[in-house]
Amino acid sequence: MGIAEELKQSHFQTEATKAIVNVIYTGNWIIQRQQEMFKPFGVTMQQYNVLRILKGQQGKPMTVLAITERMLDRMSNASRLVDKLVEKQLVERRQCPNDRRAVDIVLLPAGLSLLERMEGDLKKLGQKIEVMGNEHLMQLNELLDQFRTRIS
Amino acid sequence: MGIAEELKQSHFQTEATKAIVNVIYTGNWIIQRQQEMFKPFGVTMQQYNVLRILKGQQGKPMTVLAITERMLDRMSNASRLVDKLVEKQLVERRQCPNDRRAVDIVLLPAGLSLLERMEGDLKKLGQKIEVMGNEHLMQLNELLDQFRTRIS
DNA sequence: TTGTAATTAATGTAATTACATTTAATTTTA
DNA sequence: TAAAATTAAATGTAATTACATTAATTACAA
Repeated sequence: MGIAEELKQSHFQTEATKAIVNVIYTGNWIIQRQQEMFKPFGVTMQQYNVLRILKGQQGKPMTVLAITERMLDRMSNASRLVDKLVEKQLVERRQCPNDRRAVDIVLLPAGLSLLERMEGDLKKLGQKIEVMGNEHLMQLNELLDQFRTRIS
Repeated sequence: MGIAEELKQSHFQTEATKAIVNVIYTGNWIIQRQQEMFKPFGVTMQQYNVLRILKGQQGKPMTVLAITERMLDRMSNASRLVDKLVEKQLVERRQCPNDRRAVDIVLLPAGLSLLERMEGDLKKLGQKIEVMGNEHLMQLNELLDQFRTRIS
């Protein structure tokens, strides 16, 4: 279904405004699919993202600031996300040796194992989109990058 | 800047996962630009959207449910958004004549005039993207529609 | 050195969101 | 018709987000 029918809107003034609305709507849309998927695992999407970022470091600790720079949504306070993950014993806070202002966060084995358990479901989601074909996906990525570049 | 550099990530497993991340990131990204733009006018993006939906009805009232169906983010409780807009005297609640459960919402002249004052800034945002070219924008819209269709 | 600025993370808070429940009215159906 | 089911909107609440501020440490400049 096209974005116009989805929003029961007859038309858009320009293709550009349609694109803006479409990007926002599709973003919200996929976020909600992901949230649903994450729910049974007891983590929110933001919390999952912090875990995934930490996994990307292959066991090396990261400061809260470094995590923030890699987050999809930078407004959502890495410090408090880490709180939640510490509560769930998925990560650990450590004193950063070379800078006492900073705090190192490390992924615990429980966190890694949770990520692995989630991987299956996430792969399924990815596979559904792969049907679009690699060429189309590359085009989409290219156009989204352009979209941001034009505005900033 | 491509999505990988933006997130300081060296690579993505597949083009599909990259696309998922890119859609979410670009959605958040444009939302933040819009929020900034809306701030001087004293309304949030969600509140603005309700106003815009009402304007689309050309003066005709709409029930809260009808508004919800057209919202970009359906989770954000049209009832409370309307509360805020009533407080700001931009819209009015009315008893719906044919169904006393429903509540009609009408755009007040103050609401319409606010929309008109915002239009200039929004047009500027649209124009920046128009530089991409209509063909590319149509492609982007087409690909985003496909993206949603594949998953649902 | 010493005072000032900048950086890092945490915290306070008001507003918003997510989700469940409630209330009132309408529709269905037995 | 009367009872049950459904629908529309509002409300309660816990969690999250947005935004500002604070506290501690480090960097820098006079």
